Amino acid sequence: MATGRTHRPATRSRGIPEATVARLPLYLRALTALSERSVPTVSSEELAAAAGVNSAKLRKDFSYLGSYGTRGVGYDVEYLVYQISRELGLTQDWPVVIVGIGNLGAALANYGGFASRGFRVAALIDADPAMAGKPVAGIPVQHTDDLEKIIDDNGVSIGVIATPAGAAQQVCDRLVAAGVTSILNFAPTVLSVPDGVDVRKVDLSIELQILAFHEQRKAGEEAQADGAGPAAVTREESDASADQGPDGDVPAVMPA
Amino acid sequence: MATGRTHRPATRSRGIPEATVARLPLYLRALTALSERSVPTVSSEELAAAAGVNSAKLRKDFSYLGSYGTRGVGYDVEYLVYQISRELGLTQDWPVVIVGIGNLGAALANYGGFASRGFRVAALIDADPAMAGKPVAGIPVQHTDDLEKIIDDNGVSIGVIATPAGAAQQVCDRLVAAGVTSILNFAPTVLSVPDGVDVRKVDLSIELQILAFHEQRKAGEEAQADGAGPAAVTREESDASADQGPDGDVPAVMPA
DNA sequence: CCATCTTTGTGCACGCGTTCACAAAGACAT
DNA sequence: ATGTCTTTGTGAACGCGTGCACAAAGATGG
Repeated sequence: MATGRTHRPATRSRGIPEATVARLPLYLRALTALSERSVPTVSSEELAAAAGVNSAKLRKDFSYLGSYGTRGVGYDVEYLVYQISRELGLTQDWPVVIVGIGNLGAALANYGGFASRGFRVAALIDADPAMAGKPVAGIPVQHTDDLEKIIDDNGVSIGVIATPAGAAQQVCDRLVAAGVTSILNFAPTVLSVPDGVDVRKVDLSIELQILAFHEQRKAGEEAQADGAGPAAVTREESDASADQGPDGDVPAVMPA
Repeated sequence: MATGRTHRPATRSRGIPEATVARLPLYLRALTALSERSVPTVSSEELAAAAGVNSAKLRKDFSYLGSYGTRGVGYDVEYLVYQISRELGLTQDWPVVIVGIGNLGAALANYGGFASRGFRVAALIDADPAMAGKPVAGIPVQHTDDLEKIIDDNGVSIGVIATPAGAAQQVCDRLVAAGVTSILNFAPTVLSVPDGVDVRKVDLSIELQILAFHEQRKAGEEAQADGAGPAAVTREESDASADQGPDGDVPAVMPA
């Protein structure tokens, strides 16, 4: 019953690498902040620092969008904000439905970052009849029975699943059947979807486990390399996997 | 995949590639489900399907941990659960603090997936004096003033930041100064940390923007291939497909 | 107009991650 | 024991992503 030989390049976004796409929102956020401070232009070096990436990487990322910079000067902030927004499709309205209004679903509904980026919570859906009609974040919760109609009436193409793991696949199937082609999944389950549907998942448990792994490793190295000369603790960008080569010395862990 | 993960040197942590570490929790979840159904052994093909990955990749991942399989038979489920748990450091207790008890922080505090994986919410911290003492998920919220003492008293090394963006860096600095070396950041900000500190970020806004990009692209291609297209350019996007993965857990996580 | 200085855009090399394909290893039947 | 069958473990090829290093482009000043 294996899935057929689904041949696909895995990653190929018609010119723009997936890794670049994933960073565009980061640049956009930094640029928006600059825009609010009325900064007219910014160099790749400055913007890269604000976004926490390498400047060469940033320039290469922008090169996929076109040549929007001016040599010797930098990038026009407003123009870049517009170009990235357009590229990401944020210049249009994206109605979104959230399915599963528990603690998490409610938190998502209350999230303010939606509207600011063109995302609009079109509806909240829950399987609990007792929730029906009850307003969450000013939006009345609707029952799962009406899922298909809600999707259709609002022209929703992006769905957020915040249900328990057991219900996720079923909800996913209904969303897809109703026309949703992009899903953000918060349930700790691997979703099975047909080709043409994008799924991104966010899983707290997994994130913590990854941190635990590194934490354990750090603890082990520290105990082993007790006495080695710690290197100077330099201020770096975010996410420092912070480890040296195998035979390299172990970096200092932290101040006591 | 949706984990906000800033690519880094990605140096192999003593043999195990970062990409493999990120998948171990996925395997563990699938294996736990099998274990609960009292399945004794599983082949790489079956397990890979359950985890939504390629079987060759799974075998290579396991090969980094050692040779735990039996040719012609497969892997012993219980043994593998133990080995992966140990490798991830889940056999020990990880006290965690959550800073910022708003909608999201509360949702995280209520998340049931903590204890089941060795993570224990040691304390909830918020800057609002009005929150102090108020119980959330059965745990009384404490004030930010006591952050350092809380970290120290509980031996906390993993911190979760669920504050507004503006407060995140400050909270982060205090956590790190107090001894925290792993941070899960839900605030939409680039955190600056010293070497030796791991930061993983989860950002709903970014995830949605990435989905919007693909959604827009799909819509565009569809419109173009609608009619006079010489070659019916079909999209080749989407993710792996697999099925099942009941965990009974409720999702958690989101941006702020 | 020319020289100099700044910053972009990118060719190139390198390393990680993925996947294929197959030999080796073990189970199982005869 | 021997042969067959299943499944692991991995060598090798390939592609993507990253970052260096530099030439080209444009601004700026004399």
